Amino acid sequence: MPELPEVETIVSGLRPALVGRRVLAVEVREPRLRVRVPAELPRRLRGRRIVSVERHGKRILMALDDGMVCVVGLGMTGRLTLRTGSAAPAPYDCLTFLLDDRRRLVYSDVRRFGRVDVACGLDAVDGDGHGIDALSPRLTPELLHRAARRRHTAVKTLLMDQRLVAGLGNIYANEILFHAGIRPRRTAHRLRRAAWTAIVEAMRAVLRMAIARGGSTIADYRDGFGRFGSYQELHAVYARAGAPCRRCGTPIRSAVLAGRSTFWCPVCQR
DNA sequence: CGCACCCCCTGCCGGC
DNA sequence: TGCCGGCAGGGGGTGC
Repeated sequence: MPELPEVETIVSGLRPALVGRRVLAVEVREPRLRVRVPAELPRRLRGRRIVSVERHGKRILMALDDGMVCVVGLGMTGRLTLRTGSAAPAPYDCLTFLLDDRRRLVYSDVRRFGRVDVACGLDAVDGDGHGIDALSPRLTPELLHRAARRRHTAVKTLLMDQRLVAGLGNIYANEILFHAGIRPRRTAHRLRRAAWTAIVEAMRAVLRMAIARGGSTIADYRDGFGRFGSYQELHAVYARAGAPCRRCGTPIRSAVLAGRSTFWCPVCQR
């Protein structure tokens, strides 16, 4: 579910409420996520103060005052929300972080594809196989062009490879390629420099606009306070198969590529 | 190396 | 109305 814009919305919303707070306790009600919640996680976090809340790609990184980092990946249906008061746990609540201001940070996840982990510092998180964040200034057309030379794969598949670019999922890969005017199936290593420039420009524009709209709510997504996003109203191609292209009116086409639903305008994208 | 295909899991929607 | 197949924003594994 959540891609970079949704995770950014969650992180920027929660950051002011979390930084400086101490974790009094962690309750694990459901450890059976995609990767089982480590048994030692509660005692690793207990008593620690949260010193920063950052995002890398689709992952949420909460740094603690002893140098450890709590890493949260939301999978398809994960939510990280702040709750006030002493309401009973909801059906899909998996973990609850009790904070020193009596509020609770709750990780809930219907499908349990998410992941909550502890790592030894931000450096360890950075160097664990995830690539450059999609909104990093270090992500340049030159870098993508060079990386693509060795990759005999579709440009959309390349963009969704978290080892190269971190943060893009199926919605935004589709949307970015529409705005760049490039068909998803184009072979990555055959794209010219100008195409990569268009992709990087579209990436920044689409992600920034989506963040400004609080992300895309298709079904499950909510931000750190339970609010919807609205960027889905501006989707040009995602889930619009057969509908008229917003730019030229041609019906949007769809196909399955690398196992993911793929959408494009046959006229606007070449 | 790339990818088709399978899995993890639950909910929802459309078709019959 | 009710059941069933297909599909969903992610990610990881296998075998061809």
